[in-house]
Amino acid sequence: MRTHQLVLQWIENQLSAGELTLGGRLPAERMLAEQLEVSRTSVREAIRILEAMGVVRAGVGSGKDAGTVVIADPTTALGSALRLHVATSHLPVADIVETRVLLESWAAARARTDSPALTEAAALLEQMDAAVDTEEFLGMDVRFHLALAEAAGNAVVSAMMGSLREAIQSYAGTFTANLPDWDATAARLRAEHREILAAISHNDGARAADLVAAHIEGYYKEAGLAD
Amino acid sequence: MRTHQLVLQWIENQLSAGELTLGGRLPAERMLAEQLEVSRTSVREAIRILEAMGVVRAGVGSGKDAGTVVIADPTTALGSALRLHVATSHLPVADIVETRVLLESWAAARARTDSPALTEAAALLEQMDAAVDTEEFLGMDVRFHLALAEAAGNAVVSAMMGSLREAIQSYAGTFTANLPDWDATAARLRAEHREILAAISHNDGARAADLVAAHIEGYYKEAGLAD
DNA sequence: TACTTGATGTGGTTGGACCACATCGCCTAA
DNA sequence: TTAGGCGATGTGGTCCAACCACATCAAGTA
Repeated sequence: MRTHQLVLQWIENQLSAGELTLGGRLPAERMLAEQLEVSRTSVREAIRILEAMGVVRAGVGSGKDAGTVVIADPTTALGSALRLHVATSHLPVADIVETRVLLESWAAARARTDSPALTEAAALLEQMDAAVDTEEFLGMDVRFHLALAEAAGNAVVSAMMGSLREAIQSYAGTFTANLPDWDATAARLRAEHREILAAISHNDGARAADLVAAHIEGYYKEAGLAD
Repeated sequence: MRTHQLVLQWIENQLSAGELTLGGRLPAERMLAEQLEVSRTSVREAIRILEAMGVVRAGVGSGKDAGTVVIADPTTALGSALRLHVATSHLPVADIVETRVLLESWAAARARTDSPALTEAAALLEQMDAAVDTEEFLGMDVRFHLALAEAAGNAVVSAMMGSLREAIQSYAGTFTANLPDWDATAARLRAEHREILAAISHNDGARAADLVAAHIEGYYKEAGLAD
């Protein structure tokens, strides 16, 4: 067992036991090192991993944002992992897209009408009508789809959805560049978003799922993603 | 930009550019530090993260297993991340199980009959008949379900499946302890496995998906998982 | 030829030092 | 008394130099 893993295990135990909770603070690196009788380097390596996993956030200085505090951001962890493995060509982009369709259509079929996330999605729809900048539109599109996923009420699916999106975000520019007519595409996307929301509102989960699948697959097909 | 992130970025670029490929070796830590004009500490922090992400494996000594080599193990990365967030109570176990049902039934519906993974699954079925030890049975059960997922031919889904399994592995003992009659349960699981494989062989994807969903949900329900 | 033994190179770990930063509280001057 | 400044304190961020354990390889030796 390497030293930093010992530190990792100690922290994970603290989390499991509820002695470290969301928003809580880890002991200062120097204190933790002394307490566990390891070097500060090893403590830092463990914290670096937890940071990459979206479990903690390290901040310098004093007071409010200082110290190493516990957060809960599973999305970045999964996103970074997926992105790195896409970089090694071990995870095909087509598989990412396929998985996204799978998760998102499931979420659409299962979305609860009374979910606050759904209200947020509807609000985003209005904002997207006013958006003129392509990048601004895409940013809201991301949030719209994430809100849709959240409406299903499954935290794991939401996190995975977000991470899939993040993993191929660097390709977004390439995709839009391949589109023959962005304005036309944007108009179509808006219309499809409305249809999806309408289907969910009418409790027609099956139709919502089909619409979402067609929505996503249609976009990537138009953008020329080889599959 | 923190120093270790610079190192991380450099390595990720090397991966994307194909200058570092699977099985390839990173420069030695001291060399890399000198080359990028950073301290060895920062290089090590970056490598620690990549290691946690399942992108590299570090080995001491000389020769074959020595040095830091590029691997491709997305499962452990996702698994660790999920496990940690389960520890913080931010990801409910019920959501993990639900996601597993979702992914695995999709995979069953989409499994290709000619997949080598399916052959492996069939072979595991035979071995499970001979297994007497509970732990041994469970180990093969994990591999059976992973083989099923691989038969669908989507690397992302396979990785996620494996990670979900890993994230709740520590609960496996609790689940089996809750079962009233392990032998009866094991017999049922074996029979259900056979049905699932049969459905796939007959190209009845829809039935296979239903069977898988009932198989998993039935097990956790019997084991008393609150949902 | 077979075996020992040292050289070499790898990651693993440690302690100490210094920096940048943000806050808190004392002290000074108005 | 009050307002401002300014140093003390504690945080993570970075770097350096040294040493360890380990695995291999090559030279030397019996």
